[in-house]
Amino acid sequence: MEISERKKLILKAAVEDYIDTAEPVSSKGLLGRLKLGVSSATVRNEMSELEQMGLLEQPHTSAGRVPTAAGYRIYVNELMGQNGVSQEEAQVIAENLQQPNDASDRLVADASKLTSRITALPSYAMRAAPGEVTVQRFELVHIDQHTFIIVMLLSDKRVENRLVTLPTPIQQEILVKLAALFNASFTGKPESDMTTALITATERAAGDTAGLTAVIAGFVIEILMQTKRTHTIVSGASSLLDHPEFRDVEKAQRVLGYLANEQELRNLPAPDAEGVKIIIGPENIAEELKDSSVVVAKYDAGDNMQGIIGVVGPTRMDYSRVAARLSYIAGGLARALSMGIPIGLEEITEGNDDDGR
Amino acid sequence: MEISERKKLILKAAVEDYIDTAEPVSSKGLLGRLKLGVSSATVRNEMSELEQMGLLEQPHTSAGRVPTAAGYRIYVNELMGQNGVSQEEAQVIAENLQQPNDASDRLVADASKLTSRITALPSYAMRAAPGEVTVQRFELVHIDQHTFIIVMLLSDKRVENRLVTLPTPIQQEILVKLAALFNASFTGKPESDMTTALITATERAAGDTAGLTAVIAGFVIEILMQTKRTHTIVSGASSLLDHPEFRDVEKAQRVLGYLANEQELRNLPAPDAEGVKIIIGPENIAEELKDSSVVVAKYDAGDNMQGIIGVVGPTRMDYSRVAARLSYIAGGLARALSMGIPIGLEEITEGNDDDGR
DNA sequence: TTTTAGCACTCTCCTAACAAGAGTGCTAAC
DNA sequence: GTTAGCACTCTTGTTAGGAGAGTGCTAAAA
Repeated sequence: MEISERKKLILKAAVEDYIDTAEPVSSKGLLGRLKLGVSSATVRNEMSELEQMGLLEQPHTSAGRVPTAAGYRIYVNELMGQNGVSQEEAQVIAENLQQPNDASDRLVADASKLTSRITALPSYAMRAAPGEVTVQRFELVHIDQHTFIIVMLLSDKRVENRLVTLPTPIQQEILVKLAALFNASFTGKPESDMTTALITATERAAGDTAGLTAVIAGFVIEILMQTKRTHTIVSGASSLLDHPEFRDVEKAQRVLGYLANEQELRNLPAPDAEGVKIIIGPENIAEELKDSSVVVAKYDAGDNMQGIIGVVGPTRMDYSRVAARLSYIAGGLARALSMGIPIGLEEITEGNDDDGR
Repeated sequence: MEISERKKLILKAAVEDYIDTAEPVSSKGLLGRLKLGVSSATVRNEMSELEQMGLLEQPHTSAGRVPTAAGYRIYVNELMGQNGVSQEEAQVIAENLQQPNDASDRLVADASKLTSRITALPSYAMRAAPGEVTVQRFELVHIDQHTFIIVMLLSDKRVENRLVTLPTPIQQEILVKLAALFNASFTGKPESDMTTALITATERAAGDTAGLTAVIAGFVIEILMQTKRTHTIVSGASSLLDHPEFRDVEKAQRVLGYLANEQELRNLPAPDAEGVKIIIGPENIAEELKDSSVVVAKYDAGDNMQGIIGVVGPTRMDYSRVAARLSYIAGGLARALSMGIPIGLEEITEGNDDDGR
């Protein structure tokens, strides 16, 4: 069905008015926002037709009208303007994300917190399940007779470590030898390939009878397993209560309960490409989110460092604003993650790369 | 003022009834719980006196009575029984905390989650501000021409690392040299001692003109600064809404807002000794918690690894239950943190230590 | 054909009034 | 010191009525 230009204007105005006020919008109330030279009766007729088309609805007969999910969908797809990010906001985002040389997990957590703060909505972030993480490099750092550190550089550029204390004394030489052997036999192999056979073979090669090889291999496998566990972060959950649609505790509880469940969160849809995905109310598969909306962006920093960051909020949400901020933050996060450039490097790189900034 | 034995029994029964039902308790309702052979009128008289003593109060003239903060305090100090931890709960706690060789931050986070789940209350945990963290050991792991890893063993037994990528090529030999120099000049020194003078001295000793020393020193200082930032974790905030006293969104918002603020959380009192500290309603300094209670336990795993773990909930809270669980979890956490014993070590240590278990 | 003015109609929201119910406080008897 | 009995108080839920906001429809105007 075709929607006339005027209907579009009215729908747009209705959605935006509702976003601002959280109150059903009346035909008269829209007159101020619309600059059409028509009366409220005309607007009323148009709204009535928009209702028949399923884009607006009335909470009850004699109330104003409220956008339906379909109405929001058309607004999001066709009517909403591109919202930019203000100078000040860009500043805040830059300050929060451009702490270089922070551990990547912390950066993602910070980005999530920041998103929540800027959008005033609960935010979630998770690293994409890495295809298959392998070890790129091993190192064993000898500390003392009983203690050493396992350091592993993973294929997604994360560095993992464990401090190990053993009751039996360990010579530095055997650690050096073992590290070399591990680098030879385990690098590039996924956790599933680290079979007992491989471990005992390595053990034999090391001439190790005390089982040290097996112990370290155990650690390695465990660390790799842990990295598989896609870690999910939720920030600012309580900001949900600031929005009038969640004054109803039952409703808030449903959504907050959903957010507290990592398992569930992982089932949320992700944007296919670089863009931002918007899921409006009943479009959500999860029952708990049927009257909430989700806006989610993808970040991709190469080297397998990718993931999603999103917010959950009422269907009455300033989609344009939220989407713009989310996409901006996702971009900043990707940049922060991919640059390994440390503090004070400017002095060194001076004259090396000339894109300034 | 002296409280008669019977008054104590009645106060105890009243508190426990209120904890169970969340409803003001009536004189008649207590008859079932009390096995005294007296009538409701007698109980009524006693309750009236307990009210005059400020231990009970009436929401309004013709309602039952509710314990006051002072009433809870006496209950907590004198009347409440020692609550144990059930077999099954001990099992769950053990399973969740005895994943050895997990990174310590993750262990604390898991303990907080677990606490929230078991108490059905929001839980927070934080590492105590370490007196002054110093570096115990440096290592620089050469990866390729442009990349290396900084590994630092800190005085509180945490291991920190950073992956560094530089545009200028780096020889392995210079890294080895630098690591030795760093170990010589920086170990045991707090971040505040790492002055420019020290750094340039080291730089000169290394014969380093490219400023690599300064770059690494920059990282080291930043990592030490970050470790100072006592990290706070809050889990299960939304479970607050499950309790009837927080059906009032305003009230829930206040407490949740408080919990979301790391700064504030750090001002919460901590238990002096190993025990559990209970802060009841108005005893809280923070305005937002004036009608909530806090139960908090300390964990101490030696080597500067200590901190607190607590819950926040309604003043009507099963203090005995919560305190028992909290103290049990804190103990388990301390044990998990202090043992560096890895998986599968039993085979090696066999016959080495004989405390069985 | 489209727009507009006018007006009846509907529904919510607020308030007041009222009855029912729960629990106490007090008094007088045990 | 304890108890039965009863009046009193306060909450809670229900009902009724009036005000207000906004629509839907009709008939006239553009």
